[in-house]
Amino acid sequence: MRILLVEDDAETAAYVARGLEEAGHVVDRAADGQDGLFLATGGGHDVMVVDRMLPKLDGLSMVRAVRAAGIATPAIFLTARAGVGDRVEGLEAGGDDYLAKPFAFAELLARINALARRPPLQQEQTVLRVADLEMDLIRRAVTRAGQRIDLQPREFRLLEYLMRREGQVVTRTMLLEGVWDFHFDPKTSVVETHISRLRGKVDKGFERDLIHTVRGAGYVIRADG
Amino acid sequence: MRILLVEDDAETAAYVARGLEEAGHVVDRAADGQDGLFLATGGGHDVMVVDRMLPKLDGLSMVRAVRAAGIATPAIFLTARAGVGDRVEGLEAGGDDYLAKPFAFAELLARINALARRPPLQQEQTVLRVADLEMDLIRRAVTRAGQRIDLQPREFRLLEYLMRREGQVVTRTMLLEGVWDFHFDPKTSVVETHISRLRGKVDKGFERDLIHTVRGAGYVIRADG
DNA sequence: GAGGCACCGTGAGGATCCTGCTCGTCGAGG
DNA sequence: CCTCGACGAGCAGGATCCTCACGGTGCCTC
Repeated sequence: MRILLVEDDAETAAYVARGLEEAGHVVDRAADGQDGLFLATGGGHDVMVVDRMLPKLDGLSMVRAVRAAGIATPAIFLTARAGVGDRVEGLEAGGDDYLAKPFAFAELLARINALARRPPLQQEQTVLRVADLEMDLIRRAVTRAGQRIDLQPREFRLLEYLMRREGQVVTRTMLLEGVWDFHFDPKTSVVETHISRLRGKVDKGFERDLIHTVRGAGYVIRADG
Repeated sequence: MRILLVEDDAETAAYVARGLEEAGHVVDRAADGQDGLFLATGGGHDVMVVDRMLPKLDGLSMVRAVRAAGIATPAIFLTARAGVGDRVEGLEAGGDDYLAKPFAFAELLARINALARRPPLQQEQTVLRVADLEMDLIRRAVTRAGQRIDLQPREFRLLEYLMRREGQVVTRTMLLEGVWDFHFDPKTSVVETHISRLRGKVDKGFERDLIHTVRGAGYVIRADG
């Protein structure tokens, strides 16, 4: 695993880097926020571990900038303080986890593994693929088995949402938030309706269905039966 | 995870409750501060989500009272206003986090998880395993010997409950509480019925049974014979 | 600005699936 | 051998989901 470590204190940095390397990871290091940002935007890291107090550009701003650049690499903050306010700030800036110094190295490792293990939101990808179904995000085109499928905007967003989470059950609530931007229950069958329409275009007439409903939970898109 | 939701607006409450349930949590609801306080002091919740504006007893006072009663359950406030002053007040009253309406449901979930972060051991466990039986909690998928097994919601919860207590005898009463939310004896064989169905899917056709009956006591899931 | 069209949300009706209950049978333990 | 608990098949009520037709809205064209 490739890890970006941004930490100004040389001693801490050496300690953490060594531990991570012993655990079999590749570690890139930066001593301030600016370098960190530069390396992070280069991409290719599975996780970044970022000190909050950094010269030139503090950790919070750095992660914000990285996110703004469209990089989704999970981030863990290291910090001296870990009050509620700090945590919230960190989460809002796009951080994924939080660790107060001093910390047990084992805990850092555990969190890194936890973050890296989670569903790789096929980010930065211009083509999503599930079985013989393809979605080209740039051309806004969808094909199944090479055959073109015309989708309405909402249908497109819905399918995209599903495909980005292949194999994962997606709840109605997640869909309402992610596809409709509803933050309340519309109490109608919007979701069902659109799933139905989507099925009509994506699954109907093909050998095996890709969109499956999980009763009481939501929907999944999945290649196998 | 067991969550206490205290919210007077029926619509919001329904929406949040549903979302949480979809995410696999058990939700207790209260419509005003008084009921909320009552339920909270009963204990047993991992997190409480509390509206600030509530009939009878506002959210702030409620959490203060809960804390005074010696209950440490983490609290998240929901609020229309979220100025700095309000935040400080909330934190001082013993709240742990703050969320301004309207909020993204995903955020609420993230914060709940962050707050409830239990002792690091069972944290982030997304795959349960007993012998060659695997349950992926995120994908809501179960496999045995690599072969997919489809489970109904209730069956899923039942199996999850058993697997989380591998090797431990689970009584009928525990199951009724933990899986069915029954706090009384239905005097029927619901449990037996579902165990039977579960066996049909999980054990039938495989070399060795995993689910064992302990006569007069309950059931265990266990790898060895 | 009128007319037409595409897209989307609504709601009803019906199909499907889940689940808890009953009941006859089985088998272990006393 | 008797009793009690456990098992599993079958059933019906109810929850959930699917589909369809309709109408509203906003955009484009003329």
